[in-house]
Amino acid sequence: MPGTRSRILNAAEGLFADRGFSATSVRMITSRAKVNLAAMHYHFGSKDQLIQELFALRLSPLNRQRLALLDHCQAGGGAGEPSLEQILEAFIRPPVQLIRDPERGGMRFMRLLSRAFNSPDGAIREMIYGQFAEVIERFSGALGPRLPHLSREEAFWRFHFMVGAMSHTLHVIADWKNLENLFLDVSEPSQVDEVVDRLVSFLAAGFRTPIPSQEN
Amino acid sequence: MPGTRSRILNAAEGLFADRGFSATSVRMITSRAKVNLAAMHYHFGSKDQLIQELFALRLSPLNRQRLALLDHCQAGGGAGEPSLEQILEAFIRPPVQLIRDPERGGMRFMRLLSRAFNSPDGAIREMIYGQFAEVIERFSGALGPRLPHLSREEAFWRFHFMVGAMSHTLHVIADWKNLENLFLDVSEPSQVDEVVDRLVSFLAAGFRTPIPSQEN
DNA sequence: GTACGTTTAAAACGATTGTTTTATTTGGAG
DNA sequence: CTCCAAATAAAACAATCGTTTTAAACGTAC
Repeated sequence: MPGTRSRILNAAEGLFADRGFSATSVRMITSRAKVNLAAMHYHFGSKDQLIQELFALRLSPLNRQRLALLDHCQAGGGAGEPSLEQILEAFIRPPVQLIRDPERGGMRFMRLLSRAFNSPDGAIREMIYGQFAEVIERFSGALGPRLPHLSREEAFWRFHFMVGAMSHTLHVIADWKNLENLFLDVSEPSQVDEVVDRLVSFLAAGFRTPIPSQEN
Repeated sequence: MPGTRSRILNAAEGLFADRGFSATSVRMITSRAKVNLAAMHYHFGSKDQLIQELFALRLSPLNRQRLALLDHCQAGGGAGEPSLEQILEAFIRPPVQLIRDPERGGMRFMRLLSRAFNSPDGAIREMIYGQFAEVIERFSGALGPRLPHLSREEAFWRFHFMVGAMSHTLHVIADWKNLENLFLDVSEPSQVDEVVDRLVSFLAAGFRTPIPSQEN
C-alpha cells in the first residue's frame, strides 16, 4: 500500500481526468484514495496546490525526455544538423510512448493534460505554459535552420499547426471510448508507432511546402 | 433593450466562454443579464437545457455555411471535381470569418466552442459531435476522391490532423491575451485571411505527401 | 376590462463546496 | 520510554450551488 501522499495524487489524477477540475471535489479525492479529508490539506495546503504539484510531477519527465531526444539527434552521427523528421519525432514520440504505457497511466494523464490546456482557470494554463517554455524555445531554435524558406511569421504559424495536430491526435487516442472503430489497437505498440510515422510525414510535408502566393 | 430570453443567452455565452460551464452559476448569468433568477428556469427549464439551446443556435449557421461552400465548389465552374484546396477552404474559412466578426461575438463563441469540445461532461461533447456529424460525413466524402493515394486509415488520421491544426489555431487566435506578439492584428481582415491561406497550403501539402514507408 | 403570457421580487429548499479546528491515535527514530 | 510527524475521526464553518415556490406586478391582445 503506497503512502498517503501518493494515493491522494493518484486518485486526484484519475478524477480530474474523468470529471475536470471544478467538478471534482476534495471529498471525492480523499474518499477514492481511502484517506481522511483533512489529510489532503495537511499534505498540499489546498486543492489548487494539489493540482500544481500533480502537473509538475508529471510534466517534467515528459519534457526532459523530449529535450534528451533533441540533444541526442543534434549531437549524434556527426552528420551535421538533424533532419526535419528527426526533430519532429523528438517532439512527438515521448507523449505517444507515454500514452501507450498503461503502467504509468499514460492515457489518463494525457486526458488530464488536454483538459488543463483548455482550462478556464488562467492560473492553471499559465502554469502549464511555464512547464513547456523551455521545450518550445529549444525546438523553435532547432527547427529554424531546417526552414530557411520560411519567414518568422510563417514558421510561427506552422509550429502552431504542428502542436494542434499532435495534441488533438493524442486527445483522440486517449479519450475515445470505442477504439475498435478507430483503426487502432492501442495494446499493439507497433500500431501506435505507426501514428507517429503518419504524423511526422504529414507535418514534414506541411513544413516543407513553399509559402502560399499572396495574390488576390 | 433586447428581450429577456436573448439577454440571458448573451450573458451565458460570455460567462461560459470566460469561466467554463461548471464554474458559471445561474446567478451570475441572470445577474449579468439584469434578469430575475427565476426567469432562467422559466425560459429554459434548467442550466443544461440553456447550454444545449445556446449551441444549437450558434453552431447550425456555422455548419450550414460550411456545407453551402462545399455545395458551391462542387457544383461550380463545370470544371469537374473541386480541388483539394477548395475543399479545405470550405471547411476552414467559415469559422475564421466568424472569429474576426466582433458584431457576432466570433471570438467569444470560438472560445466557448473549444471549451465544449474538451468538456468533462459527456453529454455536452456528444451534443457537439452530433451537430458536426453531417459536416464530417460530407467533407470526408468529398475528400476521398481527391486522395486516391491514401488508404482509409491514412485518410482517417490525416483528417484528424487537419481538425487538430485548425481548432488549435482558432483557439490560439481567440484566446490569446496579447495578440501583438503574435504577428497578427485581428482587426485587419486581410491578416486573418492570410492565416486561412497558410493553413490550407500547409494541410494540402500534408494530405498530398505519399504514405510513409513502413520499414523498421 | 379581463385574461394570459411574461417578468419580478423574495424567500426557501436540501445539497455540496473548500477549508479549519479540535481531539485522538498511530508508528517509527532518537 | 519519549517525542514528533503522520494520520484519523468527526464536527463545524460560511458560502454557494441548482432548483422550486409563492406572490405580486407588468404589458398586451382580445
